[in-house]
Amino acid sequence: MTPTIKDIAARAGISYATVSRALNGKYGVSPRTRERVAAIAREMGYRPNAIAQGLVNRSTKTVGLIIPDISNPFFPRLVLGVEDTMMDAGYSVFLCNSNWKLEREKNAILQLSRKQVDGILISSIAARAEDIETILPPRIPLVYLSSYPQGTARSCVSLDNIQGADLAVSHLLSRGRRRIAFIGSAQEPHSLADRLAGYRRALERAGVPLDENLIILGEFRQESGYLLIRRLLSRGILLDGVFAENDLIAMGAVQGILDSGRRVPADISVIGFDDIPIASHREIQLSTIHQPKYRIGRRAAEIMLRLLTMHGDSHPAEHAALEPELIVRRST
Amino acid sequence: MTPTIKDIAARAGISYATVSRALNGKYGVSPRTRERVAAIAREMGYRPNAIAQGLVNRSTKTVGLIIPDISNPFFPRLVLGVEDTMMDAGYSVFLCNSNWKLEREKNAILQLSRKQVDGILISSIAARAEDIETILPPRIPLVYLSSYPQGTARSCVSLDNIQGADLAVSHLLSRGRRRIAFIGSAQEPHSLADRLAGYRRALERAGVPLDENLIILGEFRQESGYLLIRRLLSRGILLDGVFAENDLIAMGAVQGILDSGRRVPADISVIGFDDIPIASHREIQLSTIHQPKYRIGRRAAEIMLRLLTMHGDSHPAEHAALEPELIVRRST
DNA sequence: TAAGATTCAGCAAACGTTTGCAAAGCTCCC
DNA sequence: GGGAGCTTTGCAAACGTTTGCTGAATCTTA
Repeated sequence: MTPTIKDIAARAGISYATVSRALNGKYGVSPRTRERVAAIAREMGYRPNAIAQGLVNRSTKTVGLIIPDISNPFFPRLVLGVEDTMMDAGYSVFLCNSNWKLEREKNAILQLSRKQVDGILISSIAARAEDIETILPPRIPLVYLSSYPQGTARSCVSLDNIQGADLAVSHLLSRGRRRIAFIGSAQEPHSLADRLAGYRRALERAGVPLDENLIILGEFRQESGYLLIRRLLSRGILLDGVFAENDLIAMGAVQGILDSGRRVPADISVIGFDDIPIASHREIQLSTIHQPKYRIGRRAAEIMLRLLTMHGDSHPAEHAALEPELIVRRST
Repeated sequence: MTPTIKDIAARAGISYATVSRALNGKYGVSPRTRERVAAIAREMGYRPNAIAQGLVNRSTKTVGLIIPDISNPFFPRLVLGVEDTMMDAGYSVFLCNSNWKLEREKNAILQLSRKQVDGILISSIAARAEDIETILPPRIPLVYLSSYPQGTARSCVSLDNIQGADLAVSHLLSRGRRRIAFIGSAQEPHSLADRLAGYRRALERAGVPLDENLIILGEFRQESGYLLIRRLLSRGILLDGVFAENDLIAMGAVQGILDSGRRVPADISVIGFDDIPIASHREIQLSTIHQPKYRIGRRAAEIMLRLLTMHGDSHPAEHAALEPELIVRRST
């Protein structure tokens, strides 16, 4: 078996309480024993049992991170930002994929709370805060990142989605586009609402009438963008611009437009959202709204660490809205 | 605080041992008390403390997954395959990024073993098995996936890299190419060795002489592929084909070739390895060797589960080598 | 040198479970 | 009515730590 604190104590001929204090640099151990204990521990290859420590300390140095789908190109860098930051602070992170399902989000929270994580970071698709916050154990910190339910009082880190959408649509308008379609997904109710709001705001400010026929919803996948745009075009609906809720949809839309015999951007300009790695590829060159994914992850982790260290006393929720950035490429 | 088994016992007026047995469906509890306990537990919102359970059961229902970099497009689906499978079996997974550094791999193993994970899955860049297996706690299962050190006696799941490389190079040869460069990375010593071996084998079988000048190494990044191929071409070295150790390098190489005024595939054919999502994109269309990433992850997790259930008695290492598949696209 | 102060070490309880063993309660039969 | 045999329950130890309290030993000071 792996050696425990008691084995060390036996070998050193002292009580295991003293070993614990020596190893943890606690007050009340002579330098001599301290060194002796350290030497023996090293020699025996002692590794503290974090489970036992977690039980008595009521803290596991562990957090949960729940995202919809790690194989979606938006999330990896987000996850990396969280993992790097938490790891530097001595925490481990449980990764959970919810596959865009509320049920699985809830289930993940349940599992994580059983595992006594110290905190939970979640990119939630829930529409209402109660959906997920009611099943959360009492005093455990929660930080939303990138996507969060309406009306939560918890900390959030995300992009200013309204502003981002406004930026995107304004850009299309500045290119002389007037019939601008919005292609989105109902999978993330809150980001949909915000980006739609930004879309409306930009049109309104420019005095361009809103045509509800130009707003269509599917899923956050490339195929969805392709199918939706083709359906729109085949109905003979006029349009000269597309604002897609994310880059995958945008890329699908570009394909659909090309396949229908129209040109991008000459006939129809397309702009996406997220700036996933492929968007910048030389052969793709999709205009988009950049999201600093790594920074969002890091920032969320930093807030979590703050909540964790001031354990318990008053949680002043922090709502960080990072600035969106317009990236103009070939597709507009 | 969250209710414990003792709170339930107090409320039900019985000993907490009985509560434990009732909740776990253990033999020796009357149906009446069993139901009463279940009802009270539900009402109080009881959640078993997995830390306490872990301490006494000496099993945490937790595994660690160590990979080089989640933001590298090769890994997300691998991770998803592992996570899905482990989660279905009731396990949680700690994700650790090693950033291609052996030091960080070792450190991750240390952290994970302190956290008492039941097993570790790792995509290791270590060259020698001792590098990582010596710091592993005694009886804990280890499964390598996708990449593993030379000469390990542990279970591995990976592609047959020699065969894959052979397939790729043979394909170039079948296209009439004779001066085929190999562009790789020293970051994963074992996969480099195997793919280089496949490269040599294919050339030899075809009777094409090997030119060491055509073998160059950098990193697993697109920029690396770009720079290396440009350097090669600027030296005036003749070539009509490129086999890149992965798709990122291949994509960089394609750009480099185009920028040097040559055509792909007319002047130089390029084939990659991995079949990352972007490779199949209509504007990229990179020929490559397909790796079933999700399946590799799932398979590795399945092997882990098997090792976990037959806890301890004889570990018959299982070496699963999945079949590579040639995907021909525009770049050849 | 004696009393007080200080340093160092050990005992034992606690964290929330599981589980072997023993005791209590019940049923059933002669 | 008195065991025998079974079912149901409780007691207490154990998992590997941390830590408050207490006691012993050493040091300081007058």
